[in-house]
Amino acid sequence: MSKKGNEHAVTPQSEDFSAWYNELVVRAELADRGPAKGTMVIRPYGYAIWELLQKELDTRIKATGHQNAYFPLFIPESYLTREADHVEGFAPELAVVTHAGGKKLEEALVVRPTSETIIGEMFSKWISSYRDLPLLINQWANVVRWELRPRLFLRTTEFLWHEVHTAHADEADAMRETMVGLATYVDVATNIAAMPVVSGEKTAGERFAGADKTFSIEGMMRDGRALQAGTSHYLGTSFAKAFDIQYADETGGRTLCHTASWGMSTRMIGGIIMTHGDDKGLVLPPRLAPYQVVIVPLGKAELLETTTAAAQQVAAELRAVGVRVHVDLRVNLSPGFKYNDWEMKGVPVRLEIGGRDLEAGVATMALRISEDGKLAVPLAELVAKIPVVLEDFQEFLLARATAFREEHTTPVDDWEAFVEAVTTGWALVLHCGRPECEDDIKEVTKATPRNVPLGGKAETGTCVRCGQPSAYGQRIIFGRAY
RNA sequence: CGGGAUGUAGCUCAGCCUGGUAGAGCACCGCGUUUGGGACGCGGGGGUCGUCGGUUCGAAUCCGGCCAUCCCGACCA
Repeated sequence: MSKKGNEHAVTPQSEDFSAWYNELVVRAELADRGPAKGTMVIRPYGYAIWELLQKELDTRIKATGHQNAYFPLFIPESYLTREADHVEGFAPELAVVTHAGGKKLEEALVVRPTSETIIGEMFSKWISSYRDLPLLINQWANVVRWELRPRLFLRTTEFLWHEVHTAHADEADAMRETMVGLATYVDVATNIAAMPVVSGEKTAGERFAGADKTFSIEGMMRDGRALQAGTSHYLGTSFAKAFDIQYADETGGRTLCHTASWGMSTRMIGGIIMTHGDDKGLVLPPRLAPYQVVIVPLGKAELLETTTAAAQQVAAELRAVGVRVHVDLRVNLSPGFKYNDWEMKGVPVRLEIGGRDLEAGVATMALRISEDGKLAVPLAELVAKIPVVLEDFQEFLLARATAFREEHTTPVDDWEAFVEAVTTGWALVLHCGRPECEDDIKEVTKATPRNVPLGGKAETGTCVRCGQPSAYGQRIIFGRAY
């Protein structure tokens, strides 16, 4: 019996999406705010999600030939300034160490906001011949960007990520690598996070600082806003020039490398929250759920001992087939409290085992989201059934999120419809590609170009805003973004 | 950096207007009763009231400075 307006519930999404998000992150015990502005403590439950995501990414990164390494947190300030666009883009958000060991440093050290520069410096030492290429490196690290407006997971001062940095003999190979990164993100977002994404190229105004081309995956959150969930960059030869990354080709000539980089961060967790969560709390895709199944034994005294033993038995059987299971043994809490608690934490499947269940030889199964209510499942069938239920739930979440995105994506050709479309989702439009027109649109509607979707249907015409000829030969996505 | 708000117990907040030396709910600890959708009783522990200064016999309360955090924008993964 839930008390209305009770302090247990989270603010409804429809009332205040931002409040819903902030409360959920804390209530589901994913993270806490750190004492310094913009810092985040990732709690065990949230970190477990990150570890699962990490494992999926790391496996794919290694499978495509990359090796893990680790580079320093501190970068000499002068490195950042070697690539003009790069320093211009990152200067405003750098944390700089000027004093250490009790005295002023000869040269200030920047806490890495990303590692192109220091890795570029090392690449120049490691690469001398075409035989050294391609060089494919990944690092798991923390980075610091002094953001003006932090939000847990979405934009914290310090965040965790992986960053792949590669050097290649020519543009074609570096571009191929850039696309490997993008494809990896599409795969992980879609098949692991159940987050449908649109992959495409960023417009010039939205490019990574120092990149020739930037590609992104964009997911739609349940408030209709876009989340850039991963980026992959073709960096051309600009970092190779800045850090002297050259190789001797087959004829002995000295040639600049073409480099690429791609990264995905703990922001993904924010994306998962906002893609699947509802007013009861978090909803986790099974592949990223620390606990895919939680079993709540019911009853008291001897009965509780019996149901607990049965729960442990079921748990052991499920673990044997690779299911992540947790048995809720807390004795001081009522069943109702536990149900709400696990729903807040987004556990996909809950099994209740009480006296009535055992008499009937079943467990009562409740999915985190279901129209069918609770189902009685014979104990003997659980081992066969649960993995299927989890797979179905994973697919259900992806299908549901995909349908949501499609319902909130509108091709529009006139300005009025555009303004309307970006208040609830994305607009697919023809655009002139001029940065000043992008700025104008942003000022009026807060919407920005998300990306130029790969594989978009060829289409010509005039810009939805200014009427000049469209620049991309196809429609591009505009939306409000995180 | 603009706009708004807030700092009092672990959390959410009341008390401040009208100065008299700190409260509630939840959480926590103990005991007992409970346990199929957010249990209850009794007892208990816990706060230099963000900070510095001023006014006053006396400041959580009045006045001023400072600091910090949160929310909305600009910047951004």
